[in-house]
Amino acid sequence: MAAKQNDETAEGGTVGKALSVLDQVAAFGRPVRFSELLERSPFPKATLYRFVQTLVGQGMLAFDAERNAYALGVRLVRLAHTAWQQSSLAPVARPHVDQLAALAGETVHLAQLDAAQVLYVDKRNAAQPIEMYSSAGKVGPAYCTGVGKAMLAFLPEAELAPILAQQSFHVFTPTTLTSEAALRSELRAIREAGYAFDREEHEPGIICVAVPILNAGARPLGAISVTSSTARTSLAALEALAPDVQSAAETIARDAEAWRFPNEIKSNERAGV
Amino acid sequence: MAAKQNDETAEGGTVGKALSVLDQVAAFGRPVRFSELLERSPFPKATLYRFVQTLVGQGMLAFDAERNAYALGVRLVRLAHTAWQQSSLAPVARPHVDQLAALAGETVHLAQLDAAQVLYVDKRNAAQPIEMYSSAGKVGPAYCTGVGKAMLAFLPEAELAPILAQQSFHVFTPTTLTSEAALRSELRAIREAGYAFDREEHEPGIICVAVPILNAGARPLGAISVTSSTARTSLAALEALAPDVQSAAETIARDAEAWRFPNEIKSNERAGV
DNA sequence: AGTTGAGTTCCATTATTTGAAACTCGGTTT
DNA sequence: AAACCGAGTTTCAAATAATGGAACTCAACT
Repeated sequence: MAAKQNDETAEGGTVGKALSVLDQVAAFGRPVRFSELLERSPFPKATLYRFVQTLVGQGMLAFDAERNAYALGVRLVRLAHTAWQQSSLAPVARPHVDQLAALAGETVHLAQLDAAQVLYVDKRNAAQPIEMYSSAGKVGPAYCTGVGKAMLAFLPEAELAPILAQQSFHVFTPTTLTSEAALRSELRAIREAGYAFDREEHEPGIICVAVPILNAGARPLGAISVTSSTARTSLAALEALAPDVQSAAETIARDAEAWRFPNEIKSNERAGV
Repeated sequence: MAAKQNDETAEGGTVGKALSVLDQVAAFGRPVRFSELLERSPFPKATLYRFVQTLVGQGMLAFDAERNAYALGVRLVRLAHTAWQQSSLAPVARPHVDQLAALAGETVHLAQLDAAQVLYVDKRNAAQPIEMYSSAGKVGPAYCTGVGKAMLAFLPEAELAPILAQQSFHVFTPTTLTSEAALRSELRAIREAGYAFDREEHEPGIICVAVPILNAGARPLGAISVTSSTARTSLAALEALAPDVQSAAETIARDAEAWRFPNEIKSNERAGV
């Protein structure tokens, strides 16, 4: 129950600074030269240099000698494989995601909340062979996506408030919600209905129904959605799928609970309230 | 061309030590208690504690309060998404992997070398909807897999030697190569033929043909393979597919080269001034 | 030969990390 | 009820690692 709040999310520690370099490299999205990194870095040359050396030595960055540029290292891919398996719903949810995709004949997304953003952890496109890693790992805004709103709607106020404060409310389309107040009233409606829509709020022409995946304590673990386009279908037609999405979400939640205990703290269960 | 060799792969730096904790958590493959970590850790309690705190603060580890256990954090999934895109062949290779899978009607693997191991970065199963993340990120031994041997065969001696020294030569099946000498002679044959077989060397009943993906300088960037089982086909039948695998590998190599330059150091007129 | 700039190393200073020990806080034992 | 226990947390002086200004290397240009 430690009420411990480590605010210094990135300060003070050498480790944090080094990791921030990783983010920087990631931000470029391509192999990057030392000097390019240096320009945008708060660190002096020698310091940045040592960080980069360390990270390369650690396999977190890869140095391409031909181009002499740095890219994210494969150790990350390896770690992420484990991370994805152990701290995401995806492995548990897969069969249900498959089933829902087949049933709906539309794209299905599985997402979780990462800080104030939506992190897509799986995706299934009924039509064509998948394209997974390309979307697993992607992040999106929470305030204007179906899955994002579905999760926010079921978050306790104490956690919701700081997250809402971090939303950009950038206007992507005419229907994007542009204020915390508007979003809050939308969340109320979602809580009531049990499912959320994306009414072309993020991308024009793209609509979806999303349902939160709630654990036994009604805490949102993630969300699942069926996405389509206005060209192919309507919100009303998607709404008809809501019960299917909900039943998928419930099954996933059940499986997720079941999954937690087998390979778990086998020793005594503390009184745990 | 810095001849710099940072041998101290994990020593001395705080960053390295902290990252080693990440690996430890990953090794458990499940959420882990502080005390479990401590038992197997070379660090004293207070030190480990601070590492874990730092990593949680950084989003590299996630703390599950209910279970009070630590798991790998989602920041890794995010970073890995970028890593996969920017430092793996997978995005470039995808269409060709698809095509080869369809043509062969068998499972296709795309792998790269990560230190002395094989890292699978993509997989396509012609028959049924894929199961990708489950394999992207997986690692395997280099000395007894088709893709591994295909890559090793085209590595310059200077790089090959240290890698061979790190192979375990663990005996998985009766056909597993069990010595560096045996492997070296196999590699010679592969270099000559241009493709490698896996003759049930890693798993009984599993066979494959693999071809390295070579860049302009004949350096192996990765390898691609068609895998099947002895129940379904034979090595001879797989060998017949070798030309197709080779042409896929060549196309991928060509695309990879082309890909490198577009979104690259566009300001190479820096000298021009 | 001379200049430039990316990349690398040096090293005295400074700040962080270290870890033994003490403490906290539920729960358990006597 | 008091004492105990052990997982988890905090403290603080000593030890260690990080810092960054400046000097250096080396190749490509002028």
